[in-house]
Amino acid sequence: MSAARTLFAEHGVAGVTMRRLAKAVGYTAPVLYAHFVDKATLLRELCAEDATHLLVAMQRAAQASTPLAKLRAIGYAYVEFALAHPEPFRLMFLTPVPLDDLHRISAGRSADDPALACYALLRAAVEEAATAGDLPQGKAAVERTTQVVWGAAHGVVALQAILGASPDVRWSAVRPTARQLVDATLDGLVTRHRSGP
Amino acid sequence: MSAARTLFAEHGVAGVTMRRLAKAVGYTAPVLYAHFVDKATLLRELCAEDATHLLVAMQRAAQASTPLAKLRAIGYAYVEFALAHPEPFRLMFLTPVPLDDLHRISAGRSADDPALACYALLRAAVEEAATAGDLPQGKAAVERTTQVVWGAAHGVVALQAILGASPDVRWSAVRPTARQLVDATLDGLVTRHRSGP
DNA sequence: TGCCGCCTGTTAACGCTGTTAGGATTTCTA
DNA sequence: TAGAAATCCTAACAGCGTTAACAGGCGGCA
Repeated sequence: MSAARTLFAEHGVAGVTMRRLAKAVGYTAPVLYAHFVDKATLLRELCAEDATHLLVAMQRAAQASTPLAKLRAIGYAYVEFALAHPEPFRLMFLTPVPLDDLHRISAGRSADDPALACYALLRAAVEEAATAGDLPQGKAAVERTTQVVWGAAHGVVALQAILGASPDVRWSAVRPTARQLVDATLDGLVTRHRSGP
Repeated sequence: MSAARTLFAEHGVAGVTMRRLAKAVGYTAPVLYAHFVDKATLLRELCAEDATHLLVAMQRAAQASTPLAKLRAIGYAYVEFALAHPEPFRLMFLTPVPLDDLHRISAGRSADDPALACYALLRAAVEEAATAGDLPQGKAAVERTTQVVWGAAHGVVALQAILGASPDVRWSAVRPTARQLVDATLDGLVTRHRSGP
């Protein structure tokens, strides 16, 4: 699996075939199917590992003092993860999953799945900020605000991951741009809530 | 090409093979290669057409009165495009382009390429808001703010397009959530600029 | 010691993909 | 009407993910 990770990081997911991966570890392709039922499941196991990394980074970020600082730190952690591990990031958040697999995945997921834990952690931080009076309260509002914040952390790094290599756009430095989106969104959410209807 | 568009919209890009597409138009696969050098170029031509649609929507949005209203309307137009044409949206903004193709694409692009025009239109709107005193001025700042706004419009719809079918997240309604991200970001950018250092 | 069965890894194959070469058939032109 | 050109199809190639069938070395057991 570590070989798979390095190969994927180097050549991209599409550029790594089962035969190539097998040769890289000194075997032939069919032996891989004794360990992983699928190429898709292999990818998903890698995703789960990487999701754990993202989770610990977000947990560390969640130790900030104030609720808003927590949210900002979590958003920054998401950005850092995307920049530090671009290929896992693509796998997790940029690759469409076939519909048939989705329910199988969801069925085989336990409650402490790292990907779900990431979302739960972010939502908890939003909820904390809501009860502190910084963001709108209520179950639906918290859920929506969670997705807005997630989208804010996601937007710039996702664009860069897909189109960042295009020479037709004068790309700014990614990290400050992505952080600016997080900052501006949080600011906007808070001020709109405080001065809102 | 219209057959290709409907097929892609129905079965997704990966689910449409050249043979299937050929059969759908009453021919066999090799005939397609007389009209399109590649499957990738066929996709790119479709992308260009769809980019034109996005461009006219953004141009219509840019007729709003105030600079900030323009920006918000453009962001909304981007969101609407993503919701109304999910498969073209995936093709344009969610599918990684192999590095080798990028320079060939960039070389074959004229200055009035619709995709570039979309970016230019957004940047012009940002610049207008900057000269109006709503956003930071300067070439680099305008470029960065453009990408922040783009990321704000992109974030939520991109997440939804990739993970929206997952039953593990209690997804809120997409349109209001995406719009909220646009609104909050613009608000945050403006207030941070006005009360900034 | 000799044999049996399992485990491991291989080779060969299937059906699929994008893509290309070559031939047949039809249509246009002189 | 004869040749040229355009059009389309069949067949094939190389590669993909994946599976089936087979070879070889290892253990346990009489």
